[in-house]
Amino acid sequence: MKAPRQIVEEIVRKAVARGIERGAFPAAAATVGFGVDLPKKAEHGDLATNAAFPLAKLLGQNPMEAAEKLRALALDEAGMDGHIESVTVARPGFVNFVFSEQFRSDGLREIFARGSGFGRTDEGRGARANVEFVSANPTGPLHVGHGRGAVVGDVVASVLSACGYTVSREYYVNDQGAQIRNLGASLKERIKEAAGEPFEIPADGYHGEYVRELAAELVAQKGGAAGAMAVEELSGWGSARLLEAIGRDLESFGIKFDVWFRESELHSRGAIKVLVEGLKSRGLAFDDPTGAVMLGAEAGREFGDDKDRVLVKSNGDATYFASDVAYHEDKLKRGFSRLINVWGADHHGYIPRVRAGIKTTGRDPAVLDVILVQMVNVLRHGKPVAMSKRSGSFVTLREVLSEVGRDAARVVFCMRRPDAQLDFDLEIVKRRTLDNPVFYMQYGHARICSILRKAAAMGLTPPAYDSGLVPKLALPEEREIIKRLMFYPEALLLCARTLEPHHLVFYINETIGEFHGYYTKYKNTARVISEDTQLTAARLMLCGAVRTVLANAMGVLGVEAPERMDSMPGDDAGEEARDEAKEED
RNA sequence: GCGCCCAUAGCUCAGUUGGAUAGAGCGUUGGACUACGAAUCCAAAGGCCGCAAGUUCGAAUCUUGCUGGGCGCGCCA
Repeated sequence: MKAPRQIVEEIVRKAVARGIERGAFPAAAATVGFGVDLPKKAEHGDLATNAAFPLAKLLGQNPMEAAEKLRALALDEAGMDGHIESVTVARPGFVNFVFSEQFRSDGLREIFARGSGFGRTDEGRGARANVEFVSANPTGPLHVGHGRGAVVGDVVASVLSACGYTVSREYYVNDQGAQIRNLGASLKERIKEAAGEPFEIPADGYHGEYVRELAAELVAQKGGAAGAMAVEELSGWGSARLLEAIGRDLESFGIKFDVWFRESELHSRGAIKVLVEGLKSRGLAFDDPTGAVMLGAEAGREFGDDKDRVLVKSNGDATYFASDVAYHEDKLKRGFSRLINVWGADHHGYIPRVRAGIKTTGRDPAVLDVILVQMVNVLRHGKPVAMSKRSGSFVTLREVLSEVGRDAARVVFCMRRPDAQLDFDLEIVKRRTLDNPVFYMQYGHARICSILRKAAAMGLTPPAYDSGLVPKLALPEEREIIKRLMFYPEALLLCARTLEPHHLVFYINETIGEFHGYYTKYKNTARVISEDTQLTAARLMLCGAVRTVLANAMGVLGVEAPERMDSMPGDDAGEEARDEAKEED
């Protein structure tokens, strides 16, 4: 079945074409742009088009006249389609469409027929998309900011997958370079400390407590031999340990990468050398008097970057920029036609450079989309939680996960536009309000499951599609809910097109909200399970459909859709005391 | 100084390609459980969509300027 909006779009387009044929509209009407929108008010129908406004302009008539012509033509087309019940005109010139029972029937049939596959589309036509996210340096544990990027990347990947892309989740590991050396040097000092020797963490080193713990672990393992290890060796050992920890954190967050791509691989393969030499031979890069190799400013000019950029430092090390260009080239060589990177918003100035870099390798920079994720403010009772009381102290992802749980954290991290700052109040997220939509949606799903359980216990047949039952779903709320379910695929497509997962969270909340309202309104007058077996079967069918869509959508978010919720969070008295204690620092 | 992002209800935020009387949650006030889950629902109050021009049948949405916030402009990542 076609998407609801598509149904109306096609009817309008055909109506316009027919109108041209019959001389009602000028030929230019064929190319007129129009919208199909969800009206805000129920009396304006299910979907509306503004097509009469541009048509009126072409005709030199007022919009109401053009709308009337369009209505008559659209009515004929709608009659052939069968999914539209009525077409009306409303001032100042909107043409409003109301869906038919057949629309609802076909929709429900599709939900039951496709089950967990309902909502998937083939917009991507199997195109290969690479979603690179997190990619934090293995020099420390993940913090909340990484957590947000992790969820946004993971959900975008799931959304694209549901929209027909072949998706690969990738983590780029900067396992080489100055930062890794700094880690090794810091570790070296902590080992001295553990041995009771004088020590000094380098100024640009890592001061966090975790380095001390790593040192202790190494000393416990190797004893005195730890002190003899070279910085390079310590760098390798430490970053490997930290990368394992990062992997564990992500896994407990429900995130699994297909590829862990190591920067060192690019070096050992000689890819960076080849890249730099190639750029030099084509005159795009040049040797600087100081011994560095620069990418000429011309390369970046069309992207808004007008400075020479360093590829190889005068000490001979390649910059991250050089390896990033080689890395993106590598991704494209592996056959991806879309590259999606999730970055912290503070890296936005880097985008023109990377686009320029892609261009210099002879590829189309338009294949790259960057999702900029803004920072997360961690709060408790509205007050900021200290993020850097002393150097190296921050709220780790692991801490947040253990406090609020995986599902809540996932929803909070992707419930806002990625480029908007996010306040993450640990207390609010433990509450059960719409500020914490995970409980709202999970409760809704569990509630529906509870109804279905009760029906099953009474020996009723489980929800199933039956076209003969559709007319029984005659309440306005029931029709509205079915219509809304039919918009689920479009909600996914919107997320895919904008690379913004938050639309899905809103879709879920609005859908379950509508069900909650329906449930409560009729709980004493028109319950799902009643004496009327036909009506009961029809309403169970509706519940089953809502449940399927909710479960599918929550699956894309990576959030559990529980069949029951037995425990009541937030009621535990010990919690208050612990919060008070934490506030002291 | 140059560039990017942001500004919508008391608070946190939605608002699709420009559409009809700008929405939701929280908070406030007042209501709804003898029945399938009240972790829910209903209602009220609450708005110069930062300011000012422009574009047009129509602007929260597009253009320009201004104000106020965040970020970037390293041989850092």
